[in-house]
Amino acid sequence: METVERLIRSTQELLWERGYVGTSPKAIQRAADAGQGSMYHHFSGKAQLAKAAIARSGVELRAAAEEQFAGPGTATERITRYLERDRDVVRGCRIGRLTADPDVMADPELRSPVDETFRWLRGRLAEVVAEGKRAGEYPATIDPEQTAATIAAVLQGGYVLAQAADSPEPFELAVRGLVNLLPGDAE
Amino acid sequence: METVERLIRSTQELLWERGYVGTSPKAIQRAADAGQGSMYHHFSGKAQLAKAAIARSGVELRAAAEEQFAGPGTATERITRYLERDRDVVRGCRIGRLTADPDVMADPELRSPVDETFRWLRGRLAEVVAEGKRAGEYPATIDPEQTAATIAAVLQGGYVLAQAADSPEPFELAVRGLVNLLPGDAE
DNA sequence: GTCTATAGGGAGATAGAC
DNA sequence: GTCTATCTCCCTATAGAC
Repeated sequence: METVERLIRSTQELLWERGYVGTSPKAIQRAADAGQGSMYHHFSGKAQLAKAAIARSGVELRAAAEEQFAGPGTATERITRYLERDRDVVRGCRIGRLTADPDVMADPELRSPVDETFRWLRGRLAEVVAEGKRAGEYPATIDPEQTAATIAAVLQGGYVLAQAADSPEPFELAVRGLVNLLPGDAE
Repeated sequence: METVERLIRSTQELLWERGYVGTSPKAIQRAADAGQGSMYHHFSGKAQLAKAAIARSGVELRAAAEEQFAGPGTATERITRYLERDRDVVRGCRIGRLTADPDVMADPELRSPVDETFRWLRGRLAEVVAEGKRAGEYPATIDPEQTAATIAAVLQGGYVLAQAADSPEPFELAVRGLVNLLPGDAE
């Protein structure tokens, strides 16, 4: 793999594990097996490298989610598949954790891929919910944008609870609780 | 206010804003208007001070939540009051944000107050839901522990989405979406 | 209790050789 | 493209005076 690619992927991993403030250029170089000069040749510094890594993670998150949204089945079935997808729960969300990083939130260049990713996710979930309404699966009292935000929040909050407990259990409880509240639940 | 108290409160604030990794002893001293020697006289170091601050925040979070849980009304009414309570949404959750801090999660002394706080919250919410079941407000298909995890997750996830958007809107959408899904919704 | 001095180490980046 | 040397500043803590 080329150096640039190794640098970006290593930064994605470190950002996931330790966040922006907790990740040093030196640590990135070590993980990417690249020298100081090499890193600064390809990127202007930590911020630009982080921007590339965050953008990449955002693209990957969308692609992974779209796999479930675009599949067959009712709205609840597709949402449930998304929620119950295999996840490395105790590692948390690569994008969501950046929300706790003040240096990321303060820099528009770093924040916008985070913002965009969640905007897309909520929008896409709202479409699925709206399809469920049109199909008569959900009553008219269901608001797509509200419900979409609720679903995305259960995921992100489930990660938080799981990390606090150092166990996937709270995440799984939260997801099952939500699925159980959704109209048209299969069980 | 005494020095010890100022140190703890300043640490609580900084931990909330910048997390553990992003908070330096020097910043704490500045915020608390205390000298280097003063801080190290009262605390062995950053970790011990953080422990006191996190424990304090946990106690405060419980007390604030209990105000809504112990109030009058049906389960959904009390849960809704808790969810819709006035919050500094875009600042996020003081406890939840620590979940993204690897140095906090790695140290049992720092992690346990975080873990304990969320365990208490889920347990307390489960009690309220169970009361709702006994009162006939919720059907037998509702699982108290699952539903409690869902409610706590919507809050924590709502904070994440709000911080990403730099607006309380996603939080409010997520909360309204959840309330709308709960049985016995007043509206 | 609080102050100042000091210290080893890492963060983040620049410069110029190869 | 990559390497090594160098630089400034801050992190976290210790030591000992007052």
